[in-house]
Amino acid sequence: MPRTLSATIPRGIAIAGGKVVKERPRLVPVRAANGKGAIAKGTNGRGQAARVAHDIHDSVLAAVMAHRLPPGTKLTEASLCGIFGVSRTIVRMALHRLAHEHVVEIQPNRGACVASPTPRDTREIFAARRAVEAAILPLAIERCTGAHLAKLRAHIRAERSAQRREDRMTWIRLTGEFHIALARIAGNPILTRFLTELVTRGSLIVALYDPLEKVCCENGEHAALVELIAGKQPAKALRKMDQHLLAIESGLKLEQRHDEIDLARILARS
Amino acid sequence: MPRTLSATIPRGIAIAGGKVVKERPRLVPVRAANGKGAIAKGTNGRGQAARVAHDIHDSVLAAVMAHRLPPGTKLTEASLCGIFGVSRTIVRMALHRLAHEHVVEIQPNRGACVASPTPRDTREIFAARRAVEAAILPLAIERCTGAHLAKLRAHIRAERSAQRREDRMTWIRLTGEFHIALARIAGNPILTRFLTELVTRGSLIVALYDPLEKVCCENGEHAALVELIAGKQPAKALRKMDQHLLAIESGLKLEQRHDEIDLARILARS
DNA sequence: TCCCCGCGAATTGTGTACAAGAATGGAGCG
DNA sequence: CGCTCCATTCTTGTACACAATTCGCGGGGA
Repeated sequence: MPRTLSATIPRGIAIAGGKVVKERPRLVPVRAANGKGAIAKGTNGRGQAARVAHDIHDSVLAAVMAHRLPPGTKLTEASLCGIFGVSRTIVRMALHRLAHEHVVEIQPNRGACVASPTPRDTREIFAARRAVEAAILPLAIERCTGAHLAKLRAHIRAERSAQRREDRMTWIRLTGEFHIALARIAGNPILTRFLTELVTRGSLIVALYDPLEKVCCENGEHAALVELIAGKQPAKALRKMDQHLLAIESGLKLEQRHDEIDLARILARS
Repeated sequence: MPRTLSATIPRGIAIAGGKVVKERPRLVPVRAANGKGAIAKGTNGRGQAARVAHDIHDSVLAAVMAHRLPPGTKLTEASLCGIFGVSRTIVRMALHRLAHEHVVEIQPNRGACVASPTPRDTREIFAARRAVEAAILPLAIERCTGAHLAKLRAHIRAERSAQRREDRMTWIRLTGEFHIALARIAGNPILTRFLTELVTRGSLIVALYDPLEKVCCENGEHAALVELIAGKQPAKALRKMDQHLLAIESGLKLEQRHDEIDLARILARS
């Protein structure tokens, strides 16, 4: 029940001690944290940090989409500094960017948490998503080539494989990325960006309100959608997509949050 | 032909000397810039700056929407610091936020400029906008009350008034805000945010590619739309809206940019 | 005359110091 | 035993120092 940031975020980076922070008394100067004494090896020492900011952003995003970082998790600046070996300046940039995308919430003087969408947010997010997906689908059908179809089918095979392997994190990530792949085919980067935000927030919603995480993508709905796209049937595809999204939304238990359920159980038992 | 930031941004704030910067040798410490020696008068000295960051963001946004800041204008950190009396930290936050909304472009080591949408961007922005407006309109019709209608009609009167007064800046701002007002009525903050970004960028496009700035909103199209909304006719309203947006887009001269035209004339004359 | 190089100035990038606000824990009181 | 208040500590907010990069310009060479 990770309510605070643990070692789940970085992919290849291990936290120094093993546990987490708490060892270092204050905040170790960045220069002493990595191997060499200087910031980097080359003459540059710039752009480097900016790239790390990008890394932090992407790592947190990936962790959120794979449900490795549950909603409400506190993201302390200092811990991210330690993990990624940069100063708070860079961490704050990444955090602010995530806040702008509504993936984390920053409360003044209180720091950043992974966002916890409310039921109201949920309705709004799904309404917006139906609108954006509806705009994307005809464009995607129009522009979809054989190569695109092959990729989509491969994607669905990967989804099924992850599902069979019971690799939950991969599967959840792939189901989200399927929709983003469609947006890419449609070829409008703006709509793609909008949808990416909505899908990411949708992942947070599933983490909060769908304890069983069955979602509904498992029923081969993605596969059916791809066949309608292959057959160039926009009207049917649109209906299918709307139905698919409504199915996901109606499968949620908005009346009680996942984390509150767990808390209630623990308290009832003791 | 303001290619660099002048005193056009802040509404009530005057630049110290009269001209612009260039006088102060380096960058005056913020603490010494205002009346007292401290940052503010009260015990707080916090949240204050955060609010200023919000101000900077809004001021630049308003200036862009009213065509007081044309595309390509350089926004130097130091000049904004001087105007708003905060440190670069705060200015950078505002600038990054504007960059995230694609209102300014930040090039590494080169600073921030007001964005200059390309013809390709233009097509994408209008395509996305048609999609978002199409999603908003039925919702707006459904939720529109008498009070909403009154406000919309008052808005249109304000538009006409500005047009008659030839108050170009106000008129341009109002035509954009009409669409945002519709989005607010629809009641989905996410779609409102998406549309706000698209309308703002649309304003940049008009500044670049519509030298005469006739746009097409002047033909009473907004008024016709409001009457269709009042009559609860979603299908007709949707058709009208699509036609309205296509008219704006097709009225643009994408083949030649406003600023380049001027440059060409100057060169031809000399 | 034109191009290229290099130097100085201006501007942005990043780390860090210090200050202000929130969280935590414990003492004192009811 | 619980509640409140205060002090300590942790965390975030903001300004600023210094580094690095880019820009502008003048001088030298072809």
